[in-house]
Amino acid sequence: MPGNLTADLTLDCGDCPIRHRAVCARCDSDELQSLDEIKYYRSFEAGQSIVWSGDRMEFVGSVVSGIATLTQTMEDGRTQMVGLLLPSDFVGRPGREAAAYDVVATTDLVMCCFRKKPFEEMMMRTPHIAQRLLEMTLDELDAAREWMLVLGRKTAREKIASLLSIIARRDATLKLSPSNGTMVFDLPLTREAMADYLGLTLETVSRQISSLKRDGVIELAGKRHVTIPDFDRLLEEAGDDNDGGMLA
Amino acid sequence: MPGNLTADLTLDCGDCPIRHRAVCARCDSDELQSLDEIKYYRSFEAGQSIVWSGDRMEFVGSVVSGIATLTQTMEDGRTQMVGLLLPSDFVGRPGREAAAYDVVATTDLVMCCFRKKPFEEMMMRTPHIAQRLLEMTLDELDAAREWMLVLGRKTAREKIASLLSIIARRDATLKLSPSNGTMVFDLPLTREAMADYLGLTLETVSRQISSLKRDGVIELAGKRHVTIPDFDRLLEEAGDDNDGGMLA
DNA sequence: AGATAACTTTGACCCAGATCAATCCCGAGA
DNA sequence: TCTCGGGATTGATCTGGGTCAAAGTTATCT
Repeated sequence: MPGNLTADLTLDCGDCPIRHRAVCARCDSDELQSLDEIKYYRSFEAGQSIVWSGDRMEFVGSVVSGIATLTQTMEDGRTQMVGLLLPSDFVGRPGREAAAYDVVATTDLVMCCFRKKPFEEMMMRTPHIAQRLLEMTLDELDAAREWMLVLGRKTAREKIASLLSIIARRDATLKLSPSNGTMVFDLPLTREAMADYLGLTLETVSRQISSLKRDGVIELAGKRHVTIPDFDRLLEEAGDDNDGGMLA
Repeated sequence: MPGNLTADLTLDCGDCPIRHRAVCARCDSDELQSLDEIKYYRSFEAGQSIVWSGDRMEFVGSVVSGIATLTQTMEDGRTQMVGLLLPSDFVGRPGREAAAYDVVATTDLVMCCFRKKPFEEMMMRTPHIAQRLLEMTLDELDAAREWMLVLGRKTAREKIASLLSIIARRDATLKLSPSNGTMVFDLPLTREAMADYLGLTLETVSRQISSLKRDGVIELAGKRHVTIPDFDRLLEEAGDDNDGGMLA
């Protein structure tokens, strides 16, 4: 099992191309084995819904590639994104019957799924997996609460900067970022999706991105390819001033 | 152990005046015993800080009486409340060293505390306690995400109605509500605290409360004593239209 | 009872972000 | 290459909620 910076949070899972952050590294090979037996892959196309809020959810699993979002919708159509799922993120609630949110693939997506029942049984038999899931859920709770501050108190410009810093930070964890300090990545979200995450309209998102670009905080090539010349500057714009360490 | 509607989520704990929702009812008396050995009570005055964000937190526990809040603050003083802790709510993170938020008693408060280390050890020995904590944390995560919708997409009036419905619902679970359908309770928060929870200013909170009162959605006796003549009406105003089932 | 201070309400005005409405851009397909 | 269509941008205008300011209300303390 090759070590890396998240080694203690992850588990190589058979021939799975990603390391599941869901499950802890102390798992021995028997547990690995039983994980392998209940797992399968599913692919989704960009825009495809994975589950609807209220649906029975028969699996849990990790995102292998692509991006998915968790959203809530009011009767009149107002929507709020409540989570962004990037590769290695865990999806689903052991112990819950129904999905609480709409889960949608925003890009082409591959998931590594575990059938829920057997996964739950394994969790019962393997106390430190429940403990690891508790830890992960606490992380998600922190991320959600951090996001409450963004939604409740930050300006549109700060909101955009916060979102960019999260994506940049997260992206940098996956692909190593160029060493001169600049960060480069592709925005995985449309302006509309960003607006739904930030509690804004897509027009405001567009205007603020233009403004950040004008001010040299970010550079844009095409609509999606972003360069951050100075990450600390971005954090300042986000009102975080050092950490900004949210993220699901 | 007297049964009540939350029996399967709670545990009578020695001479403790509340039932801890933290720990599951399947605990046998040995576990009860070990809980008793590591527990102690602490009182806090209204306005007193319980822990500051970043401080070492040496206990976990339940609120016995009174109200506490979790808040985050930006350098420039903007604050966002991210959690409201009512009697029987659990406080603290097994497995976490430092507090992530400021925890403040907004009324006089009594907590039943367990020293963190021994509690964590008991959690290790008792798998279904970790599972129960996971379940609770998932509930909190749902509540936080529900609140993201409130913060990101609801109008000021809807925000106030949402908060009132949460408090009313929660209060009704504790003291049984009068059977004619009206609900009566005392607001446990100042206008400013409500504003911090809702991402508003205290002036806007005051105006919207006056407006809801003018429209007969709520009745006020003094500044704090609230009567809800028609709870469904309140839920409509909150934009929830049936459920509104958030809450920490 | 009177006084002080903390909380609340209400008013007047302003502005960040929403809304409505054109374009504009760029990638996919013929 | 042209054309089509779904983002994305930009402009003009409007408005919900913020800001600043002045009373009004309790509650507590002496």
